Amino acid sequence: MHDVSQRIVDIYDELTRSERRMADTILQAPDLVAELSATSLAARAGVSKATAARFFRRLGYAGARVARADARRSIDRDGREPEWRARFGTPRVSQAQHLTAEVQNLTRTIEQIRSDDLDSAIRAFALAEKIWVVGFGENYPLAHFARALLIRVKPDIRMIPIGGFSVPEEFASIRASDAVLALGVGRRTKSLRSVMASSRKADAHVTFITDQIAPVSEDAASVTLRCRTKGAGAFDSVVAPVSVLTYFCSSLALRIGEPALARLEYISQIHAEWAELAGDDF
Amino acid sequence: MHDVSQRIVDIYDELTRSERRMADTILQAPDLVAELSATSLAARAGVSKATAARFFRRLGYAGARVARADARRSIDRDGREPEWRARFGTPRVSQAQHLTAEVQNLTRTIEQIRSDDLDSAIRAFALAEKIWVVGFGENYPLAHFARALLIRVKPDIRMIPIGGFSVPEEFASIRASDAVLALGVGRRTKSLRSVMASSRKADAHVTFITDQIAPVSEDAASVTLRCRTKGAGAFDSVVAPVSVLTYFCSSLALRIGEPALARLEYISQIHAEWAELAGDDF
DNA sequence: CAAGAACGTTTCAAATCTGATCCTGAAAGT
DNA sequence: ACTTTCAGGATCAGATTTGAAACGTTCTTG
Repeated sequence: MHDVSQRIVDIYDELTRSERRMADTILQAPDLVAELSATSLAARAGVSKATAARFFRRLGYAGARVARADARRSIDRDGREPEWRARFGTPRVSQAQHLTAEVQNLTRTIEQIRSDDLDSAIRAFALAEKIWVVGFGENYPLAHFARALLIRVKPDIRMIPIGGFSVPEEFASIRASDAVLALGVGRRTKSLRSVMASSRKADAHVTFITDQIAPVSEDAASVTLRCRTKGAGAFDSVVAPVSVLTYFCSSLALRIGEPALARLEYISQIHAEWAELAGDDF
Repeated sequence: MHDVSQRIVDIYDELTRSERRMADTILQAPDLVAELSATSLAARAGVSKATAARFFRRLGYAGARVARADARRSIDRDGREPEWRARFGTPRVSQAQHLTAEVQNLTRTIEQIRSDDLDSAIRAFALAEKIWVVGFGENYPLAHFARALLIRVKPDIRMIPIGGFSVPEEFASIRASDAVLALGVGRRTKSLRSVMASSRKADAHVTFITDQIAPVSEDAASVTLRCRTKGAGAFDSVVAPVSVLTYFCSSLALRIGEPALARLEYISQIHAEWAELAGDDF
């Protein structure tokens, strides 16, 4: 069966308020389930231990002990369970099912984002001298997308990694006046962690976009935006991350105001001029 | 004060389960608040009328009537569409507005896609020898994303354009047994049209993903999938295209079946092996 | 205007949720 | 062996939630 975080996400909609408090604190740091007692988890979530006990039974475990044992096992084989394996059992996903899942992802994600988190991130990005967009592996397309939006609003957006250049050399020029957009949806790599750590060490602002399952290393990021990515089909969905990025960049543009507007118009004008020429692939 | 959706988002965490059911159904179609009665909204959400009444009072309205009146006013105000220039006047697009817009995009898009269109595209892609993913300019991130999904399912996925290579030379090897995924959301370039034309001339299957505004060049593509991309903020939304791509690739994976599964597991295995080494940026 | 329908509101009892308290058992210390 | 301690489980009473039904109100229709 699934691991603890997965079980929580599965039945999240059905949880009561106190149970949701439990669920949230656990999703923030799933590893704690293995370390802490159910009692202290309850304290952490601000609910009674009775609720905690019930909660674990609600997740389908025989009791809190069993849950903890399972959590430990999940951590041991940290190599993640291939969930898509199970999804191949189902014959087909209907368009309706897909739509429902996506809407849920969006709704849950955006509802749960704290606007003051977003505000502080936007402030940092608006003032930043340079912006670094970081996305390894499967996050690379997301990074590309984010950069495409940001470059319309601010002039100096750099991508990591980029075209075979060595990361540390590129990254050496990061300053405290910079802001970093770190993308860690799905498989998170050591390089991402390294870049984020270096960024913090350089006192740069770090906004981290990730999924609900990711453990939160307290001060790894200045702001963490969690997205729900449960897909109905064979793959997880990045719709929520994409949407959050869009909203973020859009808000950033509005926040910056006139300079961003001027920039957008300038770009539009260049497009118009070039359109008269033969090649227009840009 | 805020509009209905905004109020819901504001207190979402505090809602009880039934109230959340109400909240979810409303957030998925906020316009209905103005049209439908509180009673039918309750029915739609699967809760009692009493709950619906309480819910609106919970949102800060004097009663359901008042809420409905407010919803009507919100829609009237929303009627005139702000151009992206005008959007800079507004203080900020609320999370609720953004969410509403995104959900609308998704719903409209996916509902409207004909499943036999999709099926024929999937069939072509399943049988294709090589697959070409084409995305110029702002569609490049989308192309990257599509390729990332497809490469998990089939072995020979090629991207156009790629890293400074000349397009015609690369594209010369297209065959009738190939399939092309053409991405034309937003600004469409001449190069895209050229590539699509060449593809058709080579008798390859062409699936074209674009937005609603695109002109319908009848036989430019074998299958055309239209996405709604109207954004609430400064930028258009690619959530719908991303979602369609995800659904398409997911269905493709399920359609291919065992070989795709084997491939996915092989990839997962390689990931696991490499994870033990230092650098894991792939 | 009267009758009726649809709707929203209120009431109330049942269902559910939740925390305080108590109980059991295991582990560690004496 | 006895005590202590701590975690989990069970119980129960109080609080909250919830739907059914009764009750007004508004609107339509004849």
